[in-house]
Amino acid sequence: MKRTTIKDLSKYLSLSTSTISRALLNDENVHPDTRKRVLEAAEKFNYRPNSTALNLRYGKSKSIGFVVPEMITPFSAKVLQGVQDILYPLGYKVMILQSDENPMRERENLLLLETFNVDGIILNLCHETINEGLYKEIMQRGTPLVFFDRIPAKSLDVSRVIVDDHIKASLMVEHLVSIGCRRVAHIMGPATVRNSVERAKGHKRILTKHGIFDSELVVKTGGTMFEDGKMAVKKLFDKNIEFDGIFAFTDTLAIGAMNHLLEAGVKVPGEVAIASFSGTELSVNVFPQLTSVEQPLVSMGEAAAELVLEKIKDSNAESKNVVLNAELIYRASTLTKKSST
Amino acid sequence: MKRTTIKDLSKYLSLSTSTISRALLNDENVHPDTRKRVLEAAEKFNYRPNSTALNLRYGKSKSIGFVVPEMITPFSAKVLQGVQDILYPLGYKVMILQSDENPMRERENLLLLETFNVDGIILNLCHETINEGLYKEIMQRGTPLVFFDRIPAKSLDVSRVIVDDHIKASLMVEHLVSIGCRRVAHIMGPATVRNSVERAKGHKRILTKHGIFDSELVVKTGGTMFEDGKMAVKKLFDKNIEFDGIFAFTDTLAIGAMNHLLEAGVKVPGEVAIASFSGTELSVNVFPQLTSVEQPLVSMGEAAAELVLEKIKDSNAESKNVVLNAELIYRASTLTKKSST
DNA sequence: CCAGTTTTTGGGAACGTTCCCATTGCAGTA
DNA sequence: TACTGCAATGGGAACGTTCCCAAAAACTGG
Repeated sequence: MKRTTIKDLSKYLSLSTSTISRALLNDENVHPDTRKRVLEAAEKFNYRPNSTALNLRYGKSKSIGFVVPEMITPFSAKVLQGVQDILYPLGYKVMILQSDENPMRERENLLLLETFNVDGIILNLCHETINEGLYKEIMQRGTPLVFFDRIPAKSLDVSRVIVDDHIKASLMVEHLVSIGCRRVAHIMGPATVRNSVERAKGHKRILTKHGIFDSELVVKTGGTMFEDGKMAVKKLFDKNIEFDGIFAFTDTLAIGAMNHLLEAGVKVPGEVAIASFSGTELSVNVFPQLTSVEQPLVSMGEAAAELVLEKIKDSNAESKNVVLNAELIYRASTLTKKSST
Repeated sequence: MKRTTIKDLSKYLSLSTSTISRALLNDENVHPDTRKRVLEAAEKFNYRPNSTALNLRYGKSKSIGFVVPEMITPFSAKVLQGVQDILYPLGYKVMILQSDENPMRERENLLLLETFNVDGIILNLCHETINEGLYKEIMQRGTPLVFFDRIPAKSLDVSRVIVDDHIKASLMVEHLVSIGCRRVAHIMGPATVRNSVERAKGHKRILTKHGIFDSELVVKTGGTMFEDGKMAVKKLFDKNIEFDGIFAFTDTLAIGAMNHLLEAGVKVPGEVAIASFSGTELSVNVFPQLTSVEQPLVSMGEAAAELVLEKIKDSNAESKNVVLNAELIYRASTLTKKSST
């Protein structure tokens, strides 16, 4: 069941392929009657252009890669939605790869995308430094890279999309303090990404400001899955570290932590208030609902897509840093907390 | 920064493109020394074959489409993982499209994939009948379709991957009854997909067997998101329908329902036990953890990928129905329920 | 040393497009 | 009538491969 090609139409209509092509592309150097005949024949035989041939002709693959640490939580899915909203209407394919928070896997993914000839790559990295050399190489070979959420060091000349982690984290911790928390633990993300560090800084800064910072309150985690949140609380329990608030790197960590607290019979927010960064439906689909910094994830994807398109169009386009606004939304997990010490 | 092509190598080594190609493909009709020279040059100039050209040559796009109702919950993400595990190593690209539970959107997605020339499509449909004609057309035009989870009517000759919904649903409802539930509500999925109907049948059959079926216990929903689960419980409350157990179509519905119950101060599982179908991390990352039918989602994806590969290799390969086993896992949401009437 | 065989290499079409550069046909003008 | 100018069409290269077929080179053995 071979698909109809321009050649088929050319034979059928006794016209050259050039004319067919022109008619199909609405080139004006074609007699209206001819165009009509061509279009009718195309319709009749259900002609659709062969995108592979076009890609070869134009030297593009019309596809872009999307590399994320994981797709299990809705985070990447929401960003992806934004990316697709922009790219699909333009005829781009989007290829998704998961790195499982493993820099080696990320490396493989990037190389795979290169062999697939993608026109650009949108990337949420899983380790700030390990693959930096590779990013450079790939860009030198001509494939633009755009980062979102977790971005590489400033030294790398790439476009980035982020929210202001430090400020939003500060505001959130301030909120926890304002409702009466005096021992706000921080469940930190992987220390190998800038985000984690920024948010942790916010936490430290605010608590220090209030004279209530204690380094024991900062718990390091291996990843950002529910499990890691659970483990973090376990650690606090094991070390007998008191806490009446938790500020978590992500909603997944927060939820993992919260569930473990609830299982242990700890009241949330009565005994421990919880807040985190989010932007996904997770924050409202738990009980109690999570107070969080709502990142505009769809917009983040849209912005990243726009940036990569710019770079594809003009490989010398200058890199941009887009900082999106994120809103603090207060929900049940930080409500009805004792409002005085 | 043009990429090195075979022609470049051909010029550099004063060899014909044929010989270069042969050397690169490890064809044995090439002098070992020549091969060595070629490989070295290829290495030196970092030659990598142009996949677009290959695709054109071979008349394939080496890509397959993956169409799902949504990607917000981990369900599709897990299946996708299985799909990718099989397809990426073979050099296939996977293109993901979300239909938002909207048959029209699904239609557009399928047509888009066709224009992208995918070699095959793996599909989780969102309405059993509306697009059936389109499925047929697409297959007639030469693109194989493989369904998983939500499958079309038996009359359509396609490969399918599912679990035995009716049996597993029955077993789960039986479990709820066995722990003492007498009024087991069912939060049904969209009535337009076979799955929903099958699971609802299981629910009805078991309750009828025990003489405790009441059609009022069956709540219809518009979708399968958290919200829909919430709405379902609201409906039961509004209509003043008593219930001491819930069997939900999916974990998302169950969690939405559970959260609403908890917000209303209802004890889970003390006053209402909850169970559902799952297979994702959601079932263990809520409090209390959810008893559920754990579907082997990764395997489901792998199976679907294998099936589509079969069809790609041989367009006349006969269709297969793969039924995967799913395990019932009992967790806190159905524990410590009164064990006698 | 030559005919015959085998190994190694080269030429060029093909995949489906687009687009540059002719070529054709015809109307209008000198 | 002969020429110019323009509209409409056709020819064919190019994108980067593979692979069929032929040609050349390198071996055989008598």
